[in-house]
Amino acid sequence: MKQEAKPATGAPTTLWDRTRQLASQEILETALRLFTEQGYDETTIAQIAREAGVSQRTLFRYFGAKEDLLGGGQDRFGQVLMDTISEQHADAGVWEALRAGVAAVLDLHDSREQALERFRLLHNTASLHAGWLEKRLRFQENLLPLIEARMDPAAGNEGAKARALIATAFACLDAASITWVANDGKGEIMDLYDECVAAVRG
Amino acid sequence: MKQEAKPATGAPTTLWDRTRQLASQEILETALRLFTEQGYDETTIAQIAREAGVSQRTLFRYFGAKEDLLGGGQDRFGQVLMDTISEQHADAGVWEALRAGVAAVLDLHDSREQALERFRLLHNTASLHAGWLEKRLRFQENLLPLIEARMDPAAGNEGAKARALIATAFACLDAASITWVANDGKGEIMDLYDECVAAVRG
DNA sequence: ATCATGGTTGGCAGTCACTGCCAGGTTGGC
DNA sequence: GCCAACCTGGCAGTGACTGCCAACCATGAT
Repeated sequence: MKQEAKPATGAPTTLWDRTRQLASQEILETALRLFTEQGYDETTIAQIAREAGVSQRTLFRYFGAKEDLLGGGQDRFGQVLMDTISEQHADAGVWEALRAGVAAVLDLHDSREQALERFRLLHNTASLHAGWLEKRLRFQENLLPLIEARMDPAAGNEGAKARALIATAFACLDAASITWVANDGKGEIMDLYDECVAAVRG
Repeated sequence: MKQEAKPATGAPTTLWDRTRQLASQEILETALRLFTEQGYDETTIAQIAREAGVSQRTLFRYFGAKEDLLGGGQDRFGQVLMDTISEQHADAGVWEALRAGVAAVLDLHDSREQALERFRLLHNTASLHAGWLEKRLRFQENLLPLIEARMDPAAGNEGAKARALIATAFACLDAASITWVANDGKGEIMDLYDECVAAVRG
């Protein structure tokens, strides 16, 4: 997964940028390690900052909130989702477009193991899960016009229906990833996703 | 909505219970008032406690968390959902059962205005929304066996599919309530819900 | 090489939600 | 009236998060 090198590397990379990059990565890795070792709620910001060698203040400047420490590319996530869906053929159905978006997002993980670890953490920590869902709401809102444009404009309440469709896609992704984690990463998430979508639309 | 008096009132009502009831109601009303007046995030626990005439400590004993101050019957909500769904005829389909549950839950609000106010607050306050979603995750988990039992056991992955169906129902409720709030309470939420479900299953 | 500059960092104090603990006071059964 | 069960308020403490300020340092101009 993710064979692409970051294209921004070609841009005028100042030393500051590189330092930032380094620090950011260090923090992220430390956080993920501690989270998996001792759990999310049991890991304090102070501990992460200490072990990553930065101050709490700096940590909060890099990542605005504790939950941002999971899922490193929090904004990249939303961006990829948007881009992928808007790139779909105009005559592709709503479900195909959403499926493509989900697939692209899943592809963002560095490895199968990392994906499994993140999902495991996510689904086992209520507070984290809630925060994640909240972030997803923002994505859903952004996606709204994209999906609405692909819907049959005949009947009314496109807004509500588009929202429902988007949220349903995410719901299926959730169900799929939970099951995937429960099976310790056996099989493909996308297969589970497809099964879920089929069950809902059945 | 909610014509039923609480059946527990007949039980041996001690003075303590009555006092508790009173205090609880006072806190709840104060909280809802302040929330709507100045917003959820702008209202502190200290302020609610002060205006309700109790200590912070007591407030937290009544309601474990700030978000519990919205949606008075936080646990009643889940209970009603479970009860209603399990009361459905055994041969009722999954969608009918879920629909009955959603309808019952919506019926819990004291009035249309209260429902509108709560939904408005909920959808306009990110932090609140997150907490609400977290609570909902627990309901979904509780519902799982109930829904699983009503599904076709032929194919595999009932767990994933049941989860997807439940989450989809909630997603439709969300989409419906958001639209309802956006329309200032015009029309019926259940009609919107039905439209959303139809769009998803279409 | 030097210096001004602007982005960067760390520490400190403070806010807010929330919890454990302890000292009262009130209620209910006897 | 008395004791036990229960409730309340206050206090101190934790943990996430923010604003503020002084020190810092890569960078570009001189």
